[in-house]
Amino acid sequence: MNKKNLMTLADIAKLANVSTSTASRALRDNPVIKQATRDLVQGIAKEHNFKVNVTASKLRTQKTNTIAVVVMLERKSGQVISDPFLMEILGTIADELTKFGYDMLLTTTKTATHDWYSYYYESKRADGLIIIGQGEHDQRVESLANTKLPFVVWGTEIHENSYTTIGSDNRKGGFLAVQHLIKQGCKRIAFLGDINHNEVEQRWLGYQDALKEADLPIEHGLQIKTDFTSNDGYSKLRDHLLIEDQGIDGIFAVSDAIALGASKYLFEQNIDVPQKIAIIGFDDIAMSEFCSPSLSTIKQNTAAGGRLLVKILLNKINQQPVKSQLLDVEVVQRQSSSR
Amino acid sequence: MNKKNLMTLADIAKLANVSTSTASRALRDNPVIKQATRDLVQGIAKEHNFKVNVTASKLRTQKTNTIAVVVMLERKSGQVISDPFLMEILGTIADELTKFGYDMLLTTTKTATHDWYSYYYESKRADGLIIIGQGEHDQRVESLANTKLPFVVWGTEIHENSYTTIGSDNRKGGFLAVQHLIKQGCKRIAFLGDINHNEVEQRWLGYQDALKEADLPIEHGLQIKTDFTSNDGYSKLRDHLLIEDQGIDGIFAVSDAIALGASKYLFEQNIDVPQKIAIIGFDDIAMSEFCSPSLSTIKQNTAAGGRLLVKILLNKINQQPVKSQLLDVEVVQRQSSSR
DNA sequence: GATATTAATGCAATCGATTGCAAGATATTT
DNA sequence: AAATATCTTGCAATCGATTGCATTAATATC
Repeated sequence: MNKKNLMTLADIAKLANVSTSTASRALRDNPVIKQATRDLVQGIAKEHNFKVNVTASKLRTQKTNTIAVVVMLERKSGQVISDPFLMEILGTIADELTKFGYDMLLTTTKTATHDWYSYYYESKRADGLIIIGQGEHDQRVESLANTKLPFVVWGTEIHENSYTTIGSDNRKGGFLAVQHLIKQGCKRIAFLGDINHNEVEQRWLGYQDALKEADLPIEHGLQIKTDFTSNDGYSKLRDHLLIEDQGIDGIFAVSDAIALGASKYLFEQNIDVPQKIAIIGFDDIAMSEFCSPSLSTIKQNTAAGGRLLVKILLNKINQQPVKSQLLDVEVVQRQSSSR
Repeated sequence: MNKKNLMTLADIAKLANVSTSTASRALRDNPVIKQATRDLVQGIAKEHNFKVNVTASKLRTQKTNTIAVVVMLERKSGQVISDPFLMEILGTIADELTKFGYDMLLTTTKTATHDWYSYYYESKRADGLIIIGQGEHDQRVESLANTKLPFVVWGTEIHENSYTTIGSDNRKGGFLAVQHLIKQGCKRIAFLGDINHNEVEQRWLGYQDALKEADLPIEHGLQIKTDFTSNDGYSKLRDHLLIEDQGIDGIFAVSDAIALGASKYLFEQNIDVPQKIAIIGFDDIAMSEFCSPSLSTIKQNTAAGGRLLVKILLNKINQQPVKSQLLDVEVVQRQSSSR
């Protein structure tokens, strides 16, 4: 027993009258050790509630069995942070890592160091990295590509071969959303979102795909740069609907939060949703079902995303070949777009 | 250099022509080492981008500089997880820990082990534990009180001296909410929430405080057991408003999610909010401002909570005396309760 | 200039578990 | 029964940094 009263492997070995090597092997069920001995050692360990000191183990084995997850949210404070999708994907990742015997280290980019390679890998804090929300093009992520750090990114594939990305099929999502609005009879559909954001850019491409398919003109004036907040959804719609154009009959907002902000404005203006203007969002947050009118949206498969991120990363760590993947999305139709 | 090409302290020492002990001390700016030597060693370290192997360091110093955060969310799947408050408090905790040089280990209770003392403390994974959302009385938390593991809990103080708790002043929150409704002229106020949940119980007490203060009768029939979901807010209101009573003129829902569900039902029934029934929620989630009518609520100071959790825990780890604390809350008045 | 202080540095043990290799114990073969 | 093959176990080195104590170098004191 050491100072702190915690059992050590040597204590267990002594109690079992074996060497520490035997004890170590016995505890991990190494078949080279006689079954009886294994039982004995394991029994004593359990009896004394012995737990291996993972720090010592990490040092010796040179594996941390830990994955760091970086959540990128330094953007104009408090926006992304309230995104319920984030919590859900984090939860899934945490559970999935646990399942594989890994611990999860969490950081946001707000205060943390920016040299992830040094901090996590060189310092031996983690075996790999998951980056959530690559947002706009980011130098820190780019530069990781040249290091030995195994990592995967949630987001959109940018440069073909530079790193591995897992994300929703945003282009298809945009396509489905707009196709749906068109089916409901919409002809002039506004796009609310900031296409500097990689994922939004894909949704914007999907928007165009759908218009083209329906032989509708693409008017760039209908693409309104909007932050990921209800607030901005509200005010951008106010400014643009009044000044530029009264002929809009549909809105595709790149997040439910934006859509709800927009809805509020329409409600205040007594503009009928969905009859005069139909709306569809993106994400399917919990609230969408419970506002009035309830909000149609594009649903991402967050749980599958979390699981895939972990799987791909662990494969990578084990030197197996991996490639970027897109997750399917689907339309959830509710009142806001049902004419 | 070891196999993996990573510099080790010994390499740096050799390059600087000093012993590893001197190198070690020099790197940490130990004043016992001559300034010139310190500069030399630090320079060489920087030049070669050397990073101390934290695993080795942890083993030798017996400090992990890591805090584990357990998010309790095994409740009927997917409810608490979407609570935006969770993500916000996690973000704050992460940043705050970073600021103090600690890493943060995150787990949910879904798949993880339940013997936190063994897993985190005995195994030397973390120096302390933060538990978020104690929810209903929980045996796992109780039993930690008898261990040497330093920990703090976000929630409600239950047993005076058994462990340290940080949380919003839920009783005051309930009081303020109901007092506010009364000021708006409400006389029969329904309570939507499950008082088996510790924090909700406090809100329920606050509810009673306010009624008493106004000399209004406390009708236990108006306390409707409701889960933390919009869904349940919707259906419980439906079932109870119809069958039991038509005289309700106010609703205090213990979360905004519940309140939004309730609102939806009232909207569908063409019941005027706030004129016929005024509503107030709890949490101030982002959506509350953007539904129609916008939702009045009680706002928690999540950021302060996160900071306090970290501060108290670190104090505890450093053997300083600490005590449980309540955070102030405030009413945010919006349309749903403005007559 | 010899001795007493003080400042800098290095030696070697230590943290606790893991593992290659050797040795001892047991079983099998001839 | 001797020789060989097969099981089990233990020895001792190792992972990389930290630290108590001893030692050497530099400075001060008489």
